[in-house]
Amino acid sequence: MAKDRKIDLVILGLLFHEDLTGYDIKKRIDGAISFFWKGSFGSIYPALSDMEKFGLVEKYRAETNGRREKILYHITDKGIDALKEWLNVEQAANDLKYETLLKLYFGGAGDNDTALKNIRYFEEQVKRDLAVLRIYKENLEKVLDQKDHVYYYLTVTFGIDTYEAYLKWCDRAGKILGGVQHFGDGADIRQ
Amino acid sequence: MAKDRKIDLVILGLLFHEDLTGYDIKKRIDGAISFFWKGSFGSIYPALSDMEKFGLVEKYRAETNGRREKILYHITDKGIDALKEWLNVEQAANDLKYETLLKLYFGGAGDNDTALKNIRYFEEQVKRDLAVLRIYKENLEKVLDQKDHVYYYLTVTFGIDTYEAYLKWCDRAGKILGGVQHFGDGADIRQ
DNA sequence: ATCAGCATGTAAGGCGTTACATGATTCA
DNA sequence: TGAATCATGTAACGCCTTACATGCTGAT
Repeated sequence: MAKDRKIDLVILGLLFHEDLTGYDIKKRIDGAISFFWKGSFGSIYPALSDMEKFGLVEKYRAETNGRREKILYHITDKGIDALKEWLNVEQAANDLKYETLLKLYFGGAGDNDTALKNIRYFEEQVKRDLAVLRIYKENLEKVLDQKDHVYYYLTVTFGIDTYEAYLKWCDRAGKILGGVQHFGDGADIRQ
Repeated sequence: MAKDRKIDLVILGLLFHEDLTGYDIKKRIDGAISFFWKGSFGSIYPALSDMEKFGLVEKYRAETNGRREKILYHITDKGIDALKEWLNVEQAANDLKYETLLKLYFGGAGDNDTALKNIRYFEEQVKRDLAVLRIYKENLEKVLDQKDHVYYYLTVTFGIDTYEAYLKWCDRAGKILGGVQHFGDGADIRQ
């Protein structure tokens, strides 16, 4: 398996539960996973191909009842071992790139309204995403008796908790920047 | 300027305030910015070189009082325009890769203790980072009368607010997964 | 004397995205 | 009939990291 290609682990994790096509994998990634990891066809298909060569997955053609042929992938024992080995490594790269914060940090190069506008835009995005996450949460709460669903539930609540924190921050940030604009000088914004 | 190379904007943002060497830029990025953006020498030096060709920055040699020569970069008017143009684009790519959540999502492939251990490792990291952010915050509160410091302050409070949300989540997640004895001591989330 | 930090770069290579290319099926 | 979705890939290219290469300066 490629040394640092995390998409491999995403695929193995998904295949651990069921056999899937490359297209299916893309759809799964675009669901709840997309809040903390992304993947494109251009990375999925080559990864599947490489992993087959390494013996981590096996491919087979689905029964075609007159329909178009699909290529399904199945995780091998070696693939399961690789997945578990990864889970057992404590080290995890949480790599965050917030362009919104970058723009805010350098906000002094523009005017106050621009910074406010960028926060509002971020806030709208977060609200939309939060609504989706809440629907995921509601659906998962109905099926929490199944073991894996607890893990899914926890990732969704992570998203909800952090997004709610984002919204509170947006509110306060908006007031602080609004205040600066209103009162001109450095009003005391200490908490 | 390269189409999607965000390091260019980080550099322009930093140069907007003062002339810096490539080495200085790296140090700045490794400070408060590193919580939401990263950069290596291998990306900084080529970016400076390219931007000079495009006329966004100008380089000059610092006065050498017998010391080793430094190459300082200065932002041009064209560079300032590029920076402002970027600030005025609402669209911002917030690209998050949480390997911790990926491991948790696929936790069903391992055992419960592994998932708990991974959350605990994440928690320790967050606590360390949070301590650093709180120091930044305290220092910024002393100098909030300067315009730019409000922007720095807001990015730091963003980090603190979300990290505090992370810790609360870690606590609840630990309890749900059954690690009460390990997580019961309570995260430090004083406000 | 040696080690950490200052300082500037290059090279190799990996990872990933976007766009392209193709074609079947399903539904309005 | 046309659009959306299903389905599988390849190609070009860009961004970035890691490691390498080099050498000075200041402190202990």
